[in-house]
Amino acid sequence: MTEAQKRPYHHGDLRQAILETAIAMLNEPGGWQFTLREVARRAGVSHAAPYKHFPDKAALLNEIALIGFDRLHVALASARSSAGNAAEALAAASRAYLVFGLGNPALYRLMFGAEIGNSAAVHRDRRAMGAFDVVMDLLAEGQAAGLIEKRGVAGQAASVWAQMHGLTMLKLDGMLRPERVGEDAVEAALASFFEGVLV
Amino acid sequence: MTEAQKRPYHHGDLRQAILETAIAMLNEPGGWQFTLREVARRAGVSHAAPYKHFPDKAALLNEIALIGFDRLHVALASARSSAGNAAEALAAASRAYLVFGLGNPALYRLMFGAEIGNSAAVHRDRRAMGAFDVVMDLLAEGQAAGLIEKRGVAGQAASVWAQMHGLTMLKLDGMLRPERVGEDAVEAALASFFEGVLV
DNA sequence: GCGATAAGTAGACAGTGTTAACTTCATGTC
DNA sequence: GACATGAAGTTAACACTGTCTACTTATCGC
Repeated sequence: MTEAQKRPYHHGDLRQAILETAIAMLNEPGGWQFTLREVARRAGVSHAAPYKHFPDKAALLNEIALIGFDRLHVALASARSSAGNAAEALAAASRAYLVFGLGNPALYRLMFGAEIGNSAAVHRDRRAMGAFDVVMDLLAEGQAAGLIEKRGVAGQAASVWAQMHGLTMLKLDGMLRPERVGEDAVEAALASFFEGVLV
Repeated sequence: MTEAQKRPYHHGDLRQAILETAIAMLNEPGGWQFTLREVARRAGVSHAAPYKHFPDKAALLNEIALIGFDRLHVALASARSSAGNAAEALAAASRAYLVFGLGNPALYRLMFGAEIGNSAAVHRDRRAMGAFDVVMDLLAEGQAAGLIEKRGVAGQAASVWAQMHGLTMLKLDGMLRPERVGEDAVEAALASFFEGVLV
């Protein structure tokens, strides 16, 4: 008598179970290329049941990506609120960004994977911009306080975000090879970058 | 009498035809998620013929990614050779990088897509590092000539690469939204970044 | 209890990657 | 020219996947 046989006909919260199962499966080889059938199997339902909650696999992946953006935003907002001045907060938020990305490789890749699901819709969603807004705010604050080089905030914010995103992706992809850029490439790059940003 | 019927039994250069067909198909919706069967169909051979030249789809994608890195390297080396001093060359190479990435979205994504093919092997390949080597050289030159801020070359190179890569990916993914970062976010970010790098 | 509807099941279908047996052909040797 | 060999390509089969539809189960409101 397996668990599946003991479950009542209705799961009770299948949508949530599918999300959690899929998020967990992201960390297995193949990442987001898990099959919907395996998600259903593990959630203890028939292979077509997920279609009751998500119109297709892309929709499931989109929702997971947005959950990822929510979490990234929370991580940055949290780092910000426990830091000192704007420059310190920016540094803390940057580290939080890297910690999040490097600590959740598969989720991070899904969030930024352009050919995954309907990424255009994801990237238009307000939830995808929360983390970036934190960066924008900190830069504006830091400039006003004379702690950060005075440059166009928009361009500077894009540059900061590009730096975080680029470092995360290059590190995750194994392209920052120790024999070329040393053992602590991310830290060294961050230090180098902020030498050009902080006053 | 179709072209397929007029072709001799042996294609003559099927491996190349498959590569070219697949690279062309990269630019269609779905990018690298094209089917091997469609590649074969367009190349005018049976669906299983590609297996004579590539053990599986991943191997084909890997080879295409490496071709992409070759091209990126050529673009940077070319920009470098027609620029002036090291600082100018770095700026030119950076623009060449962005032009390449933004001009070949699907190829660029394949090059850096960690869950595509056997990306670990691709990223260990010497061919994946040619462009980065150009950046390293230019930074060392620029620092020696007093044109670029003196910082650890390894960290600085990682930072430059992260900036280029991050900007390319964020732009390609539609995340540098004009209403947030202006119409010329890439240019503005690049200017901001280099203000912190050039003397 | 009944009707409506949401949630889940079972089966079908088309398409895909891959494999193996078979076929075609080119090349080298005698 | 005949023959053997091996590479290149074909055909058919298989397992798997995403998706759809008809059917079943169960819940809720009247």
